[in-house]
Amino acid sequence: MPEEKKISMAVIRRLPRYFRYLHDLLKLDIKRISSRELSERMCITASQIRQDLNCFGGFGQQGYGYNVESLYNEISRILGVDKRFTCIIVGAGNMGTALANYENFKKRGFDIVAIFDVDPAKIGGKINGIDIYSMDTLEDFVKQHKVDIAMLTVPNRTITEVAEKVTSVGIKGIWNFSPHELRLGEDVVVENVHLSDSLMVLGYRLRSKGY
Amino acid sequence: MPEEKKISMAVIRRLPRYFRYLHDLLKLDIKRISSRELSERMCITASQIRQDLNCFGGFGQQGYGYNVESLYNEISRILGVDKRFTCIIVGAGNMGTALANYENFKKRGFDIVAIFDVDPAKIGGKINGIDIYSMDTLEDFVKQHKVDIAMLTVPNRTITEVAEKVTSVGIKGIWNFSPHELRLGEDVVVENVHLSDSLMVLGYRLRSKGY
DNA sequence: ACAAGCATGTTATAATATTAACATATCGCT
DNA sequence: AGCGATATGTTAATATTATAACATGCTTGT
Repeated sequence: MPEEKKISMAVIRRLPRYFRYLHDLLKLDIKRISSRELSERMCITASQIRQDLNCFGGFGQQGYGYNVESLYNEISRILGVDKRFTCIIVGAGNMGTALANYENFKKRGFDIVAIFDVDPAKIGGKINGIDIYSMDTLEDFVKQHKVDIAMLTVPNRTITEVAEKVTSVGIKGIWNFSPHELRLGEDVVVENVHLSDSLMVLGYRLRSKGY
Repeated sequence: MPEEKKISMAVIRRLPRYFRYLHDLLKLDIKRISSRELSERMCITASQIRQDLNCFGGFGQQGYGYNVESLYNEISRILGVDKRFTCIIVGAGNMGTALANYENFKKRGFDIVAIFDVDPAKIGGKINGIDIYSMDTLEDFVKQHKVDIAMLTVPNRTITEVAEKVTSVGIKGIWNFSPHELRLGEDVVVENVHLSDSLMVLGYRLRSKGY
């Protein structure tokens, strides 16, 4: 279900941030909030908040502001936090283990149902209660369980092969932890987490400040 | 040493990508490359490549293109890959452990010299040969070793406190793995890795494609 | 019930970022 | 050596993103 208009990526990437702040406001039992108040908390302009929210519809009320709870619900709906995604982890190394141990993903609708690896020493084991299977069984597994997202935490040299494998069996969402960009079909959605890039940018910014 | 002009963040965030592709080209023993060839490999426009590189100086030669090795060296210098940063990890949980086990950071100039935690069960132990110390000793440690970067992988509820702690002892670079934005002094450089945001965006994009 | 103030939704403007265009210099070949 | 092809660096144009301005309508207190 494509949202109303064409929403720019810049706006989409801010949505989780709105979600988080509204979540916090709810917890603080704050009932209403104006774009200006929110802008001070979030360190972005009130204009931008109003623009962003208006991409999806008029959630506010003039002279009043936004009702925190209903705005939270709207953002949740837009982000699809109510919907559930079935996920697998490919690569039971350090990062795969860390992801498998994160409890928060489930809260946000992401269920990790299996882990795959090639290491015989790991296959048959569990991480945080989730079974580790052989890569050879991936195709069969995906045929039996509808899998929405593959979280790829495999060694860099195998990422291309693994990405092609998981997409060939019909998985449409990839969370890519390798530094490489993936060239896959138009129908596949890839979200990258380039840790080393991020760290290098941090290094650059530090150096450019003279530290 | 601030680089020549004011370089936009958009450009800076692409630098590690150039670095990676050039590294690969070097390995493939490719001697020269034109912006058009590189643009095809990287899936960005040739114009953008020329614009980006020109922020830092004319590294190419008309009618020839760029010499891969010297361009690689230039990007390395700009990114400061030759410089070394001393890093600590705060939070010896899953993510902290994963980071401590990553060998690639050292190759890029980031030396992880200590891990800090509050859990007595972890203090005194090691991860990948790196000692885990009590948080209480952090201040003394930083006084004795110049620490450039703190990698914060602590539980969400303690992130603000920990961030204030590490900046109060003079650390200027923060690699923040918590979902919260940090409000710190102007002199502190914060680079965020918002994993859950990234995953939520992936979910949104999947849903908006109808999956 | 009414008026003053407030805050939205929206339109207009400004600032960034990306792409295209092009003039100039180098390469490579004959 | 000279000429066509090539590919840069740079300037111009376009597209995108962010900020500011403002008119409308709701709220709230008397």
